[in-house]
Amino acid sequence: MVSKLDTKTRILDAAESLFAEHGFSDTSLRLITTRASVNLASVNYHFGSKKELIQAVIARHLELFMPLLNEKLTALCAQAEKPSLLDVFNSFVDPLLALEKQSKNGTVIFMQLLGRSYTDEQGHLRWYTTTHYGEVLANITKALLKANPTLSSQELFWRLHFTLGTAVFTMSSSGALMDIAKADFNQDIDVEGLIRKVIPYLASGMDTSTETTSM
Amino acid sequence: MVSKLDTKTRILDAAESLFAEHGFSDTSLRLITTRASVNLASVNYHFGSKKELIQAVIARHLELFMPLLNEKLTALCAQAEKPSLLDVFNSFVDPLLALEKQSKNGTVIFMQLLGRSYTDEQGHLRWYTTTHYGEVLANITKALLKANPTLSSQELFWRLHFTLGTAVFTMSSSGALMDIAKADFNQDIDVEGLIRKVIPYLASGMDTSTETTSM
DNA sequence: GTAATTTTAAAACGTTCGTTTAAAAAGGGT
DNA sequence: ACCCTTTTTAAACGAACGTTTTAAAATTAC
Repeated sequence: MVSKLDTKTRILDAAESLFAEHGFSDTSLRLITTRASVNLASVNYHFGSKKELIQAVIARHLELFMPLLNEKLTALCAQAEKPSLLDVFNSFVDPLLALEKQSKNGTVIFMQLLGRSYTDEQGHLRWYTTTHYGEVLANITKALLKANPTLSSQELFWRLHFTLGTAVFTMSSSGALMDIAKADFNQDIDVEGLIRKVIPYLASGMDTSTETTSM
Repeated sequence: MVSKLDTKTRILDAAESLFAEHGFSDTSLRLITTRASVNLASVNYHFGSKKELIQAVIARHLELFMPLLNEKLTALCAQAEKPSLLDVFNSFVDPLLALEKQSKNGTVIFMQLLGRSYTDEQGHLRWYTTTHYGEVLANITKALLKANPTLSSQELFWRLHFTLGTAVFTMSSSGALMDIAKADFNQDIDVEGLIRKVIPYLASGMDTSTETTSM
């Protein structure tokens, strides 16, 4: 059933890094199978099509990330005392870093895939995520509302997507950002450092005073 | 010198909307020239190559946007009283809406192109922007520093990119976001409304208290 | 009006893409 | 050893891509 080192896994490993680096369309199956040292046809054999391969790559990350995040969030929601917004966003750190363990640059790749999925096609990934991990998404809003009960569901909706945008863009271009930071003011920072740097920004944005936001 | 309705302009108009909708790689020259009702070969004749067409599309938006923004920023920097961060970010509204006048969904297209350019290739667009509009970029930081003199140049750097991420992602997926808002809680919002909604978030993020941000 | 230049047009170029086919190889069960 | 299933392999498929070529049409200059 399982060979020495799964062809399927080798394809997934090669595909995810190439997808993150060049995007879905600009990554050919020939490039993937060459890096994975497998036959070209094996992608269609094991996954059916390129589109299904893309889904599988994303799903593998979600399957690791979402349960870990859910664990943190439910713990936060269960505790008696009211968490801060920083507490809520800090819940994302460990699950994100777990992706780093699964594969080199896993965190960045995950966020890049998330961003590309959100932009490339119509609401395809959104549908997948909400149907498979609706409970986790609900716990995100639940934890945020516990931290800031004054938020209306509408404001929460918008700020959640603003948050997503910041996180996706920051992590997607993390390589470039870290290079520039190094060149411009000799600042060394790694992925975890970048995550911890963006979190206070996210918490502050989520806590925007509503008096100036009409509608 | 100039015909009834420039072939070049027709190509640019068709290309920019298709690029924003499907991305650079997923938009073929045949699709562009068909929509523009021009001959396939005219792209190579007028622009040389697809890559140069992409540059031309982006350049056309920057040429309209940047001078307008610069005007607002210099006015803000020239005035005696200290502006708020909201004032600074509000300076972007009119220049962005001017893009909307130039072409249908111009604002969204501009931001989508900005995001794609930032993600797709190596720092290619960043180099183009900094060399052609370095003065404007300098005025952005100048205005922000005037509004919040406590910001270190390093913190400003990071938060500026967080801001860019929020703006790019929000406007890039504005179509989807507006659809969801309509479906989930029957909220009608247009591009200008979305811009005005994100600005307080950006100002709040830029104003994050530094005490919790290490490094 | 004619010649020179610019622009448009149709067709074909060679390449690369995702996918399919058909046969060989490997693995497992009895 | 044998058969049956799973997996791998090499080769080819048709389609779509960016680009180039060549000639016709339109525009400009004199």
